[in-house]
Amino acid sequence: MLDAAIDIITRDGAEHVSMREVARRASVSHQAPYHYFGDRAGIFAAISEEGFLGLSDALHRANASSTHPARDGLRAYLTFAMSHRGHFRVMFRNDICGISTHDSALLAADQAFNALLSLVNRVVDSEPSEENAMVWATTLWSIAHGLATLVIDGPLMPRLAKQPSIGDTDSFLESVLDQFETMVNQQAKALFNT
Amino acid sequence: MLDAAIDIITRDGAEHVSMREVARRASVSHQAPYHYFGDRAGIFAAISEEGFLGLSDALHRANASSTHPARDGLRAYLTFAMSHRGHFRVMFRNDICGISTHDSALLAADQAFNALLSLVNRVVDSEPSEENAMVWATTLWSIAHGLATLVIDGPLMPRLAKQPSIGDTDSFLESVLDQFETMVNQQAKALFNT
DNA sequence: TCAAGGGCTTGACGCTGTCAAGTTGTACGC
DNA sequence: GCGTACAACTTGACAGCGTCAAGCCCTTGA
Repeated sequence: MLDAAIDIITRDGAEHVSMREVARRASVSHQAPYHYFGDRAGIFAAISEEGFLGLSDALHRANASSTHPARDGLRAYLTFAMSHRGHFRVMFRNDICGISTHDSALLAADQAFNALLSLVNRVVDSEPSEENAMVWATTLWSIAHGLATLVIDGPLMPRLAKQPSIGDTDSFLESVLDQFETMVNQQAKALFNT
Repeated sequence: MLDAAIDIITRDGAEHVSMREVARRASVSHQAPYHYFGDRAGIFAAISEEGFLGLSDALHRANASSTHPARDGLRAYLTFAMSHRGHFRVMFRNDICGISTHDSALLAADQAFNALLSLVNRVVDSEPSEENAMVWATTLWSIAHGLATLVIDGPLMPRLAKQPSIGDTDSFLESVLDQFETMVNQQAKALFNT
């Protein structure tokens, strides 16, 4: 059932998910999904949980293995969003998944946020104050999230396609990541020197 | 009718907009909205158009009046999103508003993007190549858009509220803007020196 | 005077989420 | 071996939804 729902979201968007269509694809009655998910929001919460666990994993991997934590973290976020578009489209939509009422999804989101905080520690290469860590987390998160949402659902890709001077989308995105990495590292260094 | 729809979106989210509820609030029959908007996506397209015109205005104002184009542009974007939450929630949702099939909305989006490009020119203080301009536009756009979406619908605000060390949300967001401004200007200067 | 069309209306269709009330099958204490 | 309990569904109904179809007024222009 989850796979069916994710498939629909990936192809058509979250609005097109219906309990009955999910049931139909799983070859069960129209009420079977209620047994597992409670209601429509429950499906989205379950997908959201899966998504945050995946994102958390991706960030941890980038953080653990990399000598370029900022860049690889950003890239991991973007790659996750592009390859798990269905999950990503739901994870940050509090309005439809009502994540705040689903404890396990909330826990998964916490886990992902903690992964982000570890990344912050690597990037600034010190132990910032709690407030500074939060500013940095918001900084990195905004950058990654903004780019990802613009790429996935926003008007960025069509606009790139219309621009003849932009040949390859992937290498364009790499240039953007390049710029972000330089900016972030410069700022982190400046912080260290004060 | 538009006001009614925007009101619903602001309060409950775009999924809760129904043709019939919009009609009810406007005290007309359930088919009246079809006359003006064609279908449900038409309502969202109209809201989207309004939104992009407003955003375009806000960016132009920030660009024209400011000695800190990067910061004021970012702030204008964030402020617009927060004070026009209903519009903002729809504008970047190609899935529900089908903007690509509504010419006037598309035009408004172009206008907003052009405002962003002017801002880029101010920030880098030169005439970059078309590809560089696009990289910079994507950079600024991602930052602003990421922060705005995280603040409006994402899990950022609840997370800030839980953190006792963060007293005032507004001043926290100002710190984040501060950091972004420094990063962007540093990077722009570095570009100029090479 | 009359046709054209904008601005609606009522009516119907199939689809939706959800409540309510069964129906199976299986596991477990007695 | 039997009864209870509970999970895993099922069928049936309901109101509300988006949308197609058709009709009704009122203004405008010829």
